[in-house]
Amino acid sequence: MEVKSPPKTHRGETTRRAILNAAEKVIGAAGYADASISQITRDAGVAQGTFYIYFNSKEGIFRELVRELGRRVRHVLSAATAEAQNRIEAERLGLKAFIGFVAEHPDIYRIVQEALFVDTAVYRAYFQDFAESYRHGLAAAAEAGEIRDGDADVRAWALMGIAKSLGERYAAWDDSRSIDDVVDAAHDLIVRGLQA
Amino acid sequence: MEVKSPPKTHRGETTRRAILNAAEKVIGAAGYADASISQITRDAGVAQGTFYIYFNSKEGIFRELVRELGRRVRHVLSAATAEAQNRIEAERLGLKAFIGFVAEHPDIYRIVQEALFVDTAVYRAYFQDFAESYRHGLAAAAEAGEIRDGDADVRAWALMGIAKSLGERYAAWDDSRSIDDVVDAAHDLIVRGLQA
DNA sequence: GAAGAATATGACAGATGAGTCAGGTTTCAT
DNA sequence: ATGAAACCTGACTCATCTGTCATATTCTTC
Repeated sequence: MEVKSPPKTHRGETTRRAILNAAEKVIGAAGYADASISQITRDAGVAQGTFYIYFNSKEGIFRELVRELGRRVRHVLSAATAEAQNRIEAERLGLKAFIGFVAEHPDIYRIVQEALFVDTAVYRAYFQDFAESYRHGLAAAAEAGEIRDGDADVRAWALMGIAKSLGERYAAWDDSRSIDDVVDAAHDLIVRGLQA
Repeated sequence: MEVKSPPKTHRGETTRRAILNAAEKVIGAAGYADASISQITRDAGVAQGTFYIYFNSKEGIFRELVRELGRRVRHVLSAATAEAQNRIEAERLGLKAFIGFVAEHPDIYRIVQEALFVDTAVYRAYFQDFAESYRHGLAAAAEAGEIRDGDADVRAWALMGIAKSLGERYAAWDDSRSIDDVVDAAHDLIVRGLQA
């Protein structure tokens, strides 16, 4: 049974969700290694054995969690950049939305980072998905003359690196500086870096 | 005994080094969680008990390892940028040296990343050290008019983020692209981003 | 309301691996 | 050469925690 079949009833669906939410909370707080299935099931209000009705293993639920978090972050970013009039504006809105998201969910960034050690493939898929859509956006903007020509792939990874680093430093780690200030300073660098 | 006293004899020094080297190799390859003390001591050619003569715990040796790697990377970077005539050139040389280092020691970058989960304080200290000296360099360059004014702190973290991300993507993961190409593309972004 | 499917329980088997310790060997100063 | 300090050994203890399973409960359908 490589993958558990999904719950067949509403009750099952609810239980599965409760376990997944508890896992996010417990793993986010304690880290993957120190989080135990019994903590997760206790937090979810079910017995230990119930866990294995919905997930194959600790690794299995972790993978699921990372994929779900990816979906959530992508959703936030696409919502935030939807209204942008051009790439330069999209960069600002995206960066701000990303750092804001990390500030509100500092644990999520840790979970994704930890995926590098729990399941490298899932970790890579997470960032490759972002990179791919980022690359598309940059290539289209260069095509449209909004930014100057350049290597869209390297740019995408570089800009992702900026967002990750600033999110880690100014949101997850120490939020004493105003996010707007940080975004302004970084955006200045990015705009000049990309501008035609 | 918070910290083990250092070896008193040449023999002890040699054994301690052997264990530390083995730890780098084993933890780098298997990751912290899956690396066992017995693997490390086997690789070092000593008995399990010997490990605890020189280190207090698995966490203890890991901390030591991260600090040592930090020293090594700083050394490589300061050597690489020593000859730079200006900040812009230093950026290129530093970025190239960093990505080159990751390409040659892909495991090292993993070990440092994993420190976030094993000992957050050591992880932060590692990056704060870099950020601090980076910030100084940028502030001095702005002062000297080599680059335009801007927030040196945010810039330092942003540029570190670029280096980390590109090192991870183009050196640790997949080194099929020429490092020089990647550095060129990123440097273009950085130069324009910083230029007066 | 009865049968069968789905969901839930929690005690327990099994495996793992960090850290200890009592006793042996090597080094080195005198 | 000798004694004390330093170093080394590896079997063992002990705590931990994942994943299983026999049994019990709840839901759904007719």
